[in-house]
Amino acid sequence: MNSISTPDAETRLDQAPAADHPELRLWLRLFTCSTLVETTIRRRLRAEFGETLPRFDLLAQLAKVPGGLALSELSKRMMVSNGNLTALVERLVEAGWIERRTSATDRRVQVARLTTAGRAAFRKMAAAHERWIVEMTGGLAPHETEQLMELLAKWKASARRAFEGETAA
Amino acid sequence: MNSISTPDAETRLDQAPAADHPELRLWLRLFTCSTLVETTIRRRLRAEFGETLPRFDLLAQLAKVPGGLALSELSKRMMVSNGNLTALVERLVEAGWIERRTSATDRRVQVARLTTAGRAAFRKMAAAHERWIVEMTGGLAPHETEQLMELLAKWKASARRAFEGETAA
DNA sequence: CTCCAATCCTTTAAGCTTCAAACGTCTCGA
DNA sequence: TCGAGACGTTTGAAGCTTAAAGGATTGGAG
Repeated sequence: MNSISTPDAETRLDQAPAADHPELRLWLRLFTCSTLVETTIRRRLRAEFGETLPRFDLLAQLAKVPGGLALSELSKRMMVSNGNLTALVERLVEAGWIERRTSATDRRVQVARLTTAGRAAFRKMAAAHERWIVEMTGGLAPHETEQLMELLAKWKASARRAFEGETAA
Repeated sequence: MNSISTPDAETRLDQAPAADHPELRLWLRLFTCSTLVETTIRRRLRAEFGETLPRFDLLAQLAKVPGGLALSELSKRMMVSNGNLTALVERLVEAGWIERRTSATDRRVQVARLTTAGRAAFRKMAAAHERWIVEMTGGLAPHETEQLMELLAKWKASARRAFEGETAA
């Protein structure tokens, strides 16, 4: 099999002299959570549906917008680069799950939209996906979830400032 | 340039009917934070040091263990697959930043260790890296950081259960 | 001692990802 | 109206990532 085994990114710091900033430890912990959840979802998507996470993510975006989305809009929402989408969309078109058309009003724009088959396939995966997420968040009480939402909102704002300062420059 | 621009994964749900579980929203928010921080670090590492995040991560692991680490141990700590390491290590050896030797006691085992040059290079990057992290966590008060650490610890435990249930099966 | 399962690593194929450069299209002001 | 710049997408090169299969080595059960 040779997949990832018993990972623990925080081992890095937990065993370090602990001279590190609390912020660094916090980031490491967030990163561990994110990787753990993401890897699990990735594996289950593959095992149960033969799908990859990027493909699922793309379908999820389109599922919310019946009329479809321009590729650039899609790349913003998915937080991936434009160049990335070209091949991803290509493969999903081949699979028959989305269709791609040139916009009628702007010939630069490519609009991607779910097909009926794609919508059906997505619905099944989405239900499983939601169960998995709930399962992995099971250890948290509702008020803790609430608290986390707020704290992460602050962090997000702070991180976004740094992020955007980049693109602006 | 064509890089990621003004991303927002949560756009997905913020504009959705909000019929989704709170857990799903929480996961999306965590994922957004993680991506924002990670992408920023990745870009700055590239811009200021011509480095990639996986390479930095590998150096960081080795920097904590003077004697070096077996590749399998390294892959556990970095939470990546074994096959991944082979090429990564290869490139870092070429760069002269690490060295790889066969273990004296077990000829299956390859031990990777920082060179002097590697250690020096890493130190410079690590200092910058820590500054960046502190910058991006700047919006949080110390007691909020503390709170986040605890809540994320719970989540982590819960996610790890799901994750390990997988590998065990 | 002999074999066989477990362990460590590498290889391969397929796919994802980025950045940077190039191409076609559009918009707006001179 | 025509040209400059902005915009949307694609292409290309390099690297990362996984899962799966294969080779080498080890250590333990008979």
